[in-house]
Amino acid sequence: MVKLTTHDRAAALAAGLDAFWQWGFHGTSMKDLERATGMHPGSIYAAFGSKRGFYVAALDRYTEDVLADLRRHASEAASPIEGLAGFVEAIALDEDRSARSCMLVKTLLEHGEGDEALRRSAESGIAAIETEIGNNFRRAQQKGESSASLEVEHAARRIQLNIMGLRSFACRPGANESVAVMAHDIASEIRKLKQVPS
Amino acid sequence: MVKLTTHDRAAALAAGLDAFWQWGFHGTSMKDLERATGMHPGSIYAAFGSKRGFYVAALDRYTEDVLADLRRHASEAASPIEGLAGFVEAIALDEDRSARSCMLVKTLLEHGEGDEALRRSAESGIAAIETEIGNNFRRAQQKGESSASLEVEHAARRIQLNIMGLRSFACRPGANESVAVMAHDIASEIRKLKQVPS
DNA sequence: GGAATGCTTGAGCGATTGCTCAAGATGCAA
DNA sequence: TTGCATCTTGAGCAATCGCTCAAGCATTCC
Repeated sequence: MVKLTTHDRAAALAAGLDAFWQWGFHGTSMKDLERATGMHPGSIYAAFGSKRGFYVAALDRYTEDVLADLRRHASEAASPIEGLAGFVEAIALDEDRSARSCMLVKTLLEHGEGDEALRRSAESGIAAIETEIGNNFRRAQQKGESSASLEVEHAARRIQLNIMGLRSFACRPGANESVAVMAHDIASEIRKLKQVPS
Repeated sequence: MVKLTTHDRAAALAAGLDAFWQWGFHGTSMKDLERATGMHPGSIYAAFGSKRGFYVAALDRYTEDVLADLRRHASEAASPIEGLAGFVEAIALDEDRSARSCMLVKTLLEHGEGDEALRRSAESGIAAIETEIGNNFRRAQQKGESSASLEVEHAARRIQLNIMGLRSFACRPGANESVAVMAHDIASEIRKLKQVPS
């Protein structure tokens, strides 16, 4: 395994992720990846082992990006629940990535049956994000923002499902206006979890 | 274009849909389709024009199946709203198709950028389903089951987003138990649209 | 039976796929 | 400068891709 400088490897992963995101795993050829990264086939194989290895590395990077984004919203918002609501609302604003689904869902759907390893890789990313969403609810409970009786795992899964739906919905040609409405809907449903039942 | 008997064509479409559903458009080769349909390459091309033509025909068939399923639930249920709720709950019970996403979303995500024609084909299917969901709400309004002030298009879109999320969620390896919970959640949210605000 | 018609068949086309590896370029120590 | 080790390069491999079409076949009419 060639030791690329950190910068080179990160740049290659970003370019590769971009390509896979646009065209999917099967739809992206090695030629496409060479063009996207500016690397030669030998270098790609030295760095990532195989096309699939490249995909998995790019997918892991995507998961880390999402987690970082989630944590950033949590730390900048007025409260944990507001952090989650803001995270969802931001999806509709993200110009670059509108018409771009969640890479993890995309992976899951493209390899619906068959490539078990890739599916598990996607599943572990989804689970990590679900845990991070759950952490926000736990923090909300500690601060008294949410009821102690809130079922954290259940709520986190429900939010995750909404985000999956929203990001898929955003891929619909010409759905821009309604994506913003849907994002706002989901955000206000999240904010309803603020109230503490008596 | 060869005129297959109605039965042959329907059987070929069902087999092709099954293959595309499992492996996606790029992941399914003509060899796979020959094996799945029992047809020879020449016959497939005579009947459907091209691999993409076959895919589009299979996708149309999928849309019709979903619409028929939706109408069946509507006609068998006690009320329009109950019909929608039952439709959603049935997704979690569908053994054969658990771990199978919505084909329309799958198409949209696989061809995120690039194949404009295929995306529009998926979009028109999604729009048709959205309209059919809206029809249920309109019928609910006529019967006094839902408030006349209910924003039908908005509600239909929201349900559609939930279904997209649910079906994607169902692809997660080993998510069977929580899919049922999520489906029940969504169904009870639909039932909340029964109450008429004073 | 013979001729005409149209369906079925599958070998195989040129292009492209993921991937390899010998040869050249480069960096460093002596 | 020389010798060695490492990194980079891209032509090209075997396999597979989507697709074609001439030849074989069955059926139908005279």
